[in-house]
Amino acid sequence: MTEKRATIQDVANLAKVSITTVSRVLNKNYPVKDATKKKVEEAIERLSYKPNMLARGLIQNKTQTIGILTPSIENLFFSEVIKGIDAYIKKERYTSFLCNTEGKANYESLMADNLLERSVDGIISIDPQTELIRSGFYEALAKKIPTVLINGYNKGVQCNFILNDQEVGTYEALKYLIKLGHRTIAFLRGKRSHSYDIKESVYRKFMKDNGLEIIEDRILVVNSGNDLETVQQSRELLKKRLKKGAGFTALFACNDWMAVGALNAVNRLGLSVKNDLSIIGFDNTIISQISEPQLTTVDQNMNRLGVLAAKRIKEIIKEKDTEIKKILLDTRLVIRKSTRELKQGNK
Amino acid sequence: MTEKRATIQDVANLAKVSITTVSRVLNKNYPVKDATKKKVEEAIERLSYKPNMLARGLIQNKTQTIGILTPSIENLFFSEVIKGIDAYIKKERYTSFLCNTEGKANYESLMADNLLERSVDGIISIDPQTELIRSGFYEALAKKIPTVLINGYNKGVQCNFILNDQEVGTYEALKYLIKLGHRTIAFLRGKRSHSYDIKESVYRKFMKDNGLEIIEDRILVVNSGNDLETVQQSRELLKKRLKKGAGFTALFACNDWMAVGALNAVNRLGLSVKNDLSIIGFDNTIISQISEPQLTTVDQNMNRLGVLAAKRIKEIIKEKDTEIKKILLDTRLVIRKSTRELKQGNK
DNA sequence: TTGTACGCGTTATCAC
DNA sequence: GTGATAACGCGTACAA
Repeated sequence: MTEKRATIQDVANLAKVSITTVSRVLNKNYPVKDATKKKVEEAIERLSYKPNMLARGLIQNKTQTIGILTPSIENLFFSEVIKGIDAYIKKERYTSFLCNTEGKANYESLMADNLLERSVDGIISIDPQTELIRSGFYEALAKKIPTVLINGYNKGVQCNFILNDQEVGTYEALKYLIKLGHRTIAFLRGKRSHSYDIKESVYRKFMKDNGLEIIEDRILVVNSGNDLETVQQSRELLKKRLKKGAGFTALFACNDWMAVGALNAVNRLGLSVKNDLSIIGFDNTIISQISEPQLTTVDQNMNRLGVLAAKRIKEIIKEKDTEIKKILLDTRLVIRKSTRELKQGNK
Repeated sequence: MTEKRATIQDVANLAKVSITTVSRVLNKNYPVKDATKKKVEEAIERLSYKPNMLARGLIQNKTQTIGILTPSIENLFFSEVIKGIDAYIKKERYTSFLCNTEGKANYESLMADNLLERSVDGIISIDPQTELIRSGFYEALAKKIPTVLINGYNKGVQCNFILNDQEVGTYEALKYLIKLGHRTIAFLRGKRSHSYDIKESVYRKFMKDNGLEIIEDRILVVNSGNDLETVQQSRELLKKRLKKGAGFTALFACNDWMAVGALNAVNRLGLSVKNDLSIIGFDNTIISQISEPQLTTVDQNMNRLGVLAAKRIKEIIKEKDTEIKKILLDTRLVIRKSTRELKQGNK
């Protein structure tokens, strides 16, 4: 049922000119007499002609398309990054292939191949899987196509990165807890992610540097990372701990989901942030602002992360051979209501 | 720096066969002798050859690509729909162009054109703008390319739709509030969306049918629709109302964001769901499960909405000329903790 | 079973 | 200013 699409030839015929002329009118790259130009434009209008980007891409070897690999689409952290990418490339008249890797390495590499087949001009990978980086997959990919990685394992890796300074972010958050008088600080993380590992190592170092005892029992681990299950698991875990007397007065959670889960545990047990447990999250996603009380958290400026990645890939595409850069972004502690000064008498 | 990509010709040369043979090995659509097949596969491997989908798409006039138009990417409602679409088309070896229209009609039509230029095989539009449907834009689009619309204005519109039965969903929710003994029910909506209009008309009819007075002052309106601002506005609006004595014991909110905002107002004023205000949301997004107390809400099965849309567009692509269908999906009332039986004595 | 040659819809190159 | 024609990389009718 779908009508056949007009081609440049149809336009040329109708306007009684050559396809070359039509092409020139379209691309405005060579002078065309005003009269003929008008004829062509009328023909384009009448046929509602749209250029075929496949044909154009084939000969120009560029498609005005960026591929994005993301571990999740429902995670508010990632969608904010994607929005940042989107905003920038839209301005530059690019369109994006968004691929949800579900955080699985095999999907991630498969989809990168798929993007290559589709001749995207560049690939941005958000939180790429550590094993793919370690195995050299991304270094190889970057040889074939402009590639920018956002966060993820990057020690000694020869790739373009846009990174959050999670070390500093974690450090500042912990320092704030100390400043509030807390000495017994628990740490809540998910099982598997480079970012959790970073944060845990900062936590350990921080405790040691401040002469605080590291008690393994206060390093809490939940299964998943960024979804409802995380919230539930965190809630149940904290409920169990709080019931039997937590043994700590503050909690650093590796992301807002975990922090919200902990907060829910406090609420459900009839306890309070004020008297019982200060909680600090990470990411400053929207859920940190809709929880009650609102979460103190570490802002990662995800939107800017996306914008910079897009900007960087544009540079690489344009200048072809540029050196490898790692761009580090500051984080910012956002103080809200889930952290309170430790009262004397609390242990 | 990026190395040149191998073509089918390179493979043919290396394997000392014609490109036709290579093509046959790739597509497995004609018999090839095992020996030559092996030679070809080795060559493919050695050159790490990847077919160029642009060239393939050009000649076959299909790209294994679906375009998705969505009003937002950070909205958990839409991302769940997209996940559903994604899951289905992934199985069918399609890839998707995801376009964020930001809920603006001009972006929406521009991006639809963009997708056409890129020769996608079909377009799925989530919550399309009413004005574009009314103006005939989508009916025209559907003539050019397989198109499926998810939700949105559809009265007498000749397009393929996958729809939630929001009328029934709203009706069931209101009925439940009545069953709990509530007689004074307020209605909270956003300014502009077809779905709010539907719900409001059901609300009015329901009140009338049940002999309850419709008091215009109990129809509350916030500006935006699906973000943090919505939560904040809803919270402030409800705080104002609750302070001066609401005049209603239950609230139907058009989506979970608004409901959470209302819930926060109740919490901040030191009131409770139990004694002061029952709240019912809509959508059953993840935030309805992380709020405290958890929200009673109407589940729309967004994932299934996406899957069905993808399934339908696959059908249309395959069978070319099929009749127009509107598929209506049931909703389901999810009873949680934000709705309570009205106590005697409350007005 | 395999190969030759044409066509898909563009842009680039060269000639006029 | 304008037009003919090659080229992009692939699939396929036709020939062998």
